[in-house]
Amino acid sequence: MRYSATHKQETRDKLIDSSRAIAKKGGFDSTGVDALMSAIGLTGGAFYSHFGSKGELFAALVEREIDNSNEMLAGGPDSPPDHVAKCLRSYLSTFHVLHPEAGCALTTLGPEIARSTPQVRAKVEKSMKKMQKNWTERLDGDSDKAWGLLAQCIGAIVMARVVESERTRQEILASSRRVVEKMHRG
Amino acid sequence: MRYSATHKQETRDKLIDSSRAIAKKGGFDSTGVDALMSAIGLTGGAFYSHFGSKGELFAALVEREIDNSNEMLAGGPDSPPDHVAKCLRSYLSTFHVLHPEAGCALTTLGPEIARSTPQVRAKVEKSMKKMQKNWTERLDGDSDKAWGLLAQCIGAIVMARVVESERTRQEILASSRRVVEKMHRG
DNA sequence: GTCTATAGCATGATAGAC
DNA sequence: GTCTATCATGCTATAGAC
Repeated sequence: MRYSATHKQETRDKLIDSSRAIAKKGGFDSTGVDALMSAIGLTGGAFYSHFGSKGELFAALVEREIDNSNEMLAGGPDSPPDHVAKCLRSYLSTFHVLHPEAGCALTTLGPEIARSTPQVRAKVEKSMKKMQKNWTERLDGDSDKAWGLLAQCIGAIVMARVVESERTRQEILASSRRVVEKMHRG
Repeated sequence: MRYSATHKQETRDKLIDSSRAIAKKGGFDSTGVDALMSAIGLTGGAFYSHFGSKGELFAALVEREIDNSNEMLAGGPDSPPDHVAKCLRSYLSTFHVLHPEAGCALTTLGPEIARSTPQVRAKVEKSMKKMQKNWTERLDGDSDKAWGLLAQCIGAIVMARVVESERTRQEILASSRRVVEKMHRG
């Protein structure tokens, strides 16, 4: 064959990673297969050598997205004691608000995931519960606080992105940072 | 003319209200003009007697959506002292999670609003600031708490909708209710 | 104001050449 | 595995009859 043994897997990986960013920035439904493929230098026809349908890509994309989030937010056993605090700060950053393509999928694809298949939602749920349990341990067993901090962060980013002025954006972020700090300590 | 003087305004109103629910349930971009019109018993061609483009409907729809939210959440001067507490409870309800078409637009159209025009975002911002100021007054001037409660609520609904099991949905809602109660009092 | 018909384009998906 | 070509359908928007 004209292609190396690992070529297919590499192309698939590139497609998923590229599509993750594109979907988070412009929406998944709103983006065509041609656009997703041309973003990695291929044409639309080649898509179906990798996925049976556009929906299958969405499932793969969300799965990688949550794996990535878990890695970033849950952290390993060697994480510093202020791991949660560091996560909260970087999550509630201006950079995160201005770069949805590099950020948390729940703030951009949340509604599309909610409309997706039970299989997709089941994987998201599993990942979120893992996240929440990990944080609960780091928060002296306070499971409400773990869910609460996650909700606080997600809501703040959604709000900060729907407003127009930079001033209000910063106001929302600053308030939310103070609120999570208070929640985190109290 | 064959139509009454108020007919156009009535049709426009019906279209906006019908489209609000449809967009919140299935997404605005994902829904065609034909579907929006046939939902009120008309054909697609008639759409352009009311709006110059699909985007103009989105702007009108979001504007009514935020007017509605302000009316529900801000309340008037004759609202009871536990107005905020009542709002939080009804917002963080199972009904809200299961009926996006009747709920808060930020939890469903947030990402689409974020990608929309500056004009749309400016109106959303104005409405949110009004909301937040109103709640700040009801919360003894604590503006952080007002922003924080809003973020907490929005994030909790988004999270509750992306999970599959009813158990986890209830767990998220219950935790969030306890968190906002603690925030509200503390 | 609403209808049907249609332009013009984009979409998701398939077929066959290489 | 990727290409081009294509099918069938969907879309936004317009034109003209009523």
